[in-house]
Amino acid sequence: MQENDVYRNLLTQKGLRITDVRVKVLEILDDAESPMTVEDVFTCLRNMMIPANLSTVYRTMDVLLKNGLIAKTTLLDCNKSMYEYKRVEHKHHLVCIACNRMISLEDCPINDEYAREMCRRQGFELTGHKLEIYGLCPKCK
Amino acid sequence: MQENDVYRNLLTQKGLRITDVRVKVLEILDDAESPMTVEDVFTCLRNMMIPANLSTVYRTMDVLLKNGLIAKTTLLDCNKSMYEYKRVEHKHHLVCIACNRMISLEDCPINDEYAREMCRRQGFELTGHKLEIYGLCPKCK
DNA sequence: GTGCATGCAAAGTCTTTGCAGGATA
DNA sequence: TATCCTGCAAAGACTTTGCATGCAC
Repeated sequence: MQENDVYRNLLTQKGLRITDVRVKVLEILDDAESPMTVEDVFTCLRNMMIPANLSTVYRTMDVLLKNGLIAKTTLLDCNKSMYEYKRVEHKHHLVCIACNRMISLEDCPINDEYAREMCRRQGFELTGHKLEIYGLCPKCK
Repeated sequence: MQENDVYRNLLTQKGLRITDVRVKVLEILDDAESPMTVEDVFTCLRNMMIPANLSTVYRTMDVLLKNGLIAKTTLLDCNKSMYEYKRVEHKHHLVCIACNRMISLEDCPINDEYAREMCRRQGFELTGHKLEIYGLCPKCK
């Protein structure tokens, strides 16, 4: 149960109660290679014998998101929200325009100076950024 | 009617029929300073005395999008689709995380080499990219 | 005149909410 | 025990679709 403790601690640190659903959702998203939809997580929970209600999953995502434990993304050709475990401040993806497969990118080519300059010009206070690179994945080429 | 001719020509070039709604939607999006929701465009049409049905506006967006005349975006904290006139191949935005105000950016800090390299590693064929910079706008600071 | 575009209404999908019962601290 | 979490069902928001009518070419 060593890994579970990580998620339990995260929840405790944020002043959130520890429940099976929350711990498992964090675990699922942490293990995922790319962002997941609420439906994906819901199905995953079922398979792990933790049959949570769909609305509970939505509420869980909301709580984890508001507490900064996960991140939210939306794809161009898909109106669903996607969530992923928050490892770093921001995250970038490679997205297949045909099948919507997403691959997370580790690198970040955006230097803060550029973002800061854009914000300065418009009087914005910089908080973050998101980059998506689109293409056709090997299967869809 | 000189400007309208631009939109009429665009439609004709794509083999699409010219209708009041299509021409006006292109004009509205072209005049807009930032991406608009379907609802925004719908209201705008009403004000211009071209009372189209909401579903017609959705269908119009779809046709214009599929023919590459407009571009689609989705914001992080808003599940609505946003559309804008397609002036260039890709588009970047400054987004206020509080009020969702969007400002289009002209510059592009992403060099194709970076995007191409990321694609090469994963076997993707590059088609484009999207960058959003998040912050707090002057009114929301 | 033919084929595509539109209006209208209905349905579909994703997400949110109210309330009562149950679990956590 | 008090508070927060969950399940269930209903509603809400955004979007899509079927069909008959109307318009562009």
